[in-house]
Amino acid sequence: MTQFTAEDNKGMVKNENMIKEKSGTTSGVKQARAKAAGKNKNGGKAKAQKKVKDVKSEDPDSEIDCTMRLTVKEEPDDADYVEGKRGKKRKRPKEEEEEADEGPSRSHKSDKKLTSSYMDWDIPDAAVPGPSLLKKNKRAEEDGEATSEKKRRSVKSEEKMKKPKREPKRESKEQGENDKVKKTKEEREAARALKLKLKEEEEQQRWRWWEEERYKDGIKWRFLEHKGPFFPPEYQPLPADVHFYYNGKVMKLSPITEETALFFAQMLDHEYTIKEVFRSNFFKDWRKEMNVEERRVITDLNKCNFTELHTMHKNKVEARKNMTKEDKLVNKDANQKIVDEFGFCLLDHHKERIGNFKIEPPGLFRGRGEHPKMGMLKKRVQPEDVIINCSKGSHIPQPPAGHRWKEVRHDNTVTWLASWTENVQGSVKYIMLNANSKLKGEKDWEKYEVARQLKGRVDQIRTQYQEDLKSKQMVTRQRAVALYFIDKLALRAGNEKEEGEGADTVGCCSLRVEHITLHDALDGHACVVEFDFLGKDSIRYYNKVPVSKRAFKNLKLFLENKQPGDDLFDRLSTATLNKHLSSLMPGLTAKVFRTYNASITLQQQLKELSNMVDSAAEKLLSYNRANRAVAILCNHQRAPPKTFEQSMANLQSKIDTRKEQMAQAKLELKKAKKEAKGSKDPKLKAVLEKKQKAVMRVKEQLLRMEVQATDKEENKQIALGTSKLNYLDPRISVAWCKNMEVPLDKVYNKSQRDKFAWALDMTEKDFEF
DNA sequence: CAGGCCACTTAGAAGACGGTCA
DNA sequence: TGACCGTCTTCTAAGTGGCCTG
Repeated sequence: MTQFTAEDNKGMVKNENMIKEKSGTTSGVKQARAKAAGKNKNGGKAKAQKKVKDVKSEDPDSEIDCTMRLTVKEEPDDADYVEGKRGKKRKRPKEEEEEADEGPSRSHKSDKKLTSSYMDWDIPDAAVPGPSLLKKNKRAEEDGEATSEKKRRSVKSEEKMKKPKREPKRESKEQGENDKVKKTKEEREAARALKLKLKEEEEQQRWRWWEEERYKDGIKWRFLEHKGPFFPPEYQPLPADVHFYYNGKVMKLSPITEETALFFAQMLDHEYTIKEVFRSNFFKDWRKEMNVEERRVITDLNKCNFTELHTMHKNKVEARKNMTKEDKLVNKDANQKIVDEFGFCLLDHHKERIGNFKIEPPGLFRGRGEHPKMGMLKKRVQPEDVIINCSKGSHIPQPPAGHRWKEVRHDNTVTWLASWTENVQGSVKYIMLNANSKLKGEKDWEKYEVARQLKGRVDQIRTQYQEDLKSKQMVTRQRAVALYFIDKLALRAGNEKEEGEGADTVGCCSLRVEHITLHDALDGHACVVEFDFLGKDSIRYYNKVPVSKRAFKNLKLFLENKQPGDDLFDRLSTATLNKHLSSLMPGLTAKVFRTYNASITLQQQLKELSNMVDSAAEKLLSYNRANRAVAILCNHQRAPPKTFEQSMANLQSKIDTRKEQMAQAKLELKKAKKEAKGSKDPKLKAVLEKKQKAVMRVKEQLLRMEVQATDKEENKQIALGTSKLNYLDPRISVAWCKNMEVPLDKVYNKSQRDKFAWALDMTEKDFEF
């Protein structure tokens, strides 16, 4: 009952009224609304959202694969304690203890040795993963007689671990250099073969964690070792010829004041810096960094002249862009070294990539939307702020020279390797593993399994909340309507937010009276609810939805005697809603509906839109359209690319050229036909064939381009990535690719394939979500 | 049971990369 | 050969939801 069809969605996109705009374009409306409302508890805040230029770290991380050394040592006393939540120690339960100790003691140090230039991984026995892998590995070591394919692979990968691993990226880079010198056919062939081989090797090295037993009792790992986070470089004071001016006069600033000034100067091109909130937040925080003298002198931001700092920054950016190839290579290598050293950890016997191993550099805070804290100084994080989490028996990461960590703990009920508290919002930041890791993958898989469970129960749940719309209890009716919205419209739960802490955004449970308008009749529909609010990231949600009479009546009731700033669901919170949901099905929360509806929509749309007889391009268009239907449902928007109009025009002109070519080719074909007719000259026949082929080729090209143009146009303001990465069960896509005979890499790029390795491996043609 | 803390997922923008075409 | 442009990767903000505490 609640699914959007492709027609619905296309309609939504096409119908101007229904287009969900970026908040920035609607600030006027929202302001007017808030003003008219008079009593908005957030006081008529402007809601414009501007795009932000970031002062970001320049280090490009690339995908790497470095070698490592495994040295299996004597059994250490790794985990006598599991440090519980909030860092409080708790004695590990008996059974865990037993499990941890279950690993067989191994002593063949030498044959486990891998080499690494940057990391010497020592894996004590406690590092040995769960029982199932243990058994598998042990068997592989002992008898090597594994028979099944899976066992074979397991043994093979064990063998592979012993060899130093090559670095695919480097390899191909070198290859690339050679190619430039002289690229013969054989060389290219060799390169391709090498690539294939590497791919195969990589596949064999992959940790097939999905074939292993899971840990119980919230245990996330048995062994964790890493090098700690990577800290951004220290501040380099300005060169002598770059000056800051106050009130027209040169002023030499102390290092920290200067650094903070530079943060501001770097952003001068940005609209942010003319916003009053941003400026005043910045100035307030900047003054806190100043020494007494500076604070005495610098009292007005408007008298500050950052021009030279700004210019210096721009020059630097330009210079970086114009670096020579050699310099770029040197840079790249340096970055690669950092990734090699800090970018990986060892988790239960396996090398895993870390997602964000770099400490966030200092800068000015940029919230999204009308964030009250924009412009505040995000301070430099010191090692003394950082908590390290790793195994007791591991090499504890060394803090930078002259520093110490805030704390080193050994909590294997969490997945983070390091954390610190950020000063602007006071929230904790974590260093965690990459999406392709076991820890993330297992959770992801679990998420989709819960959503699939919902599939079996959703009819019953829907029936119930329809019933609940009639309940005598206000709480129940509110819960039912909220659930109806969450299910039908894929709204987020809408946790309560602290006022003034962030931009004024809402989700379902936190909707306010001002966010909906009821229409008894609109556009030929009865009982239409018009939604207009800012959701996560201050993205506007605008939609007009016909709802059931009963829901409509309830909404009217909820609005009675309320003012615009009041909560629509005043008796409801996400906690009570989720409590109710988990009583209906274990693991069920509001968010599961989003996952479920997204995935089921994809599956239905794919069924509906794709045909086996279509061309590859058409199949892909269908896939993208199905993906798009989901993105629209979930309101995943993006700013239209800056180059959109231009590239669209380019594509159109290409299409026009092809059309001309097509006409020409057809003409020539006609001529060739004429000439070949009645003649037995094989030459003429060959010409005819050639012309026929030419027409076919141009026709195909034209079709491909036209399809591409359609896809592009439809995708102008819609972001497909978020749903693909977070909401769509990858097994649906894998099965579709298999059924449609579409290569998987048309749908998932390399890192997506890595992330979804579990799904790629286990999905058969007949998979049903 | 509210409120805060904590851990983890979800999100769009910006920046880096790399293939293509004139 | 280098500009252009689309794609991929990185970055980090902003959500969700569980658990603990008082």
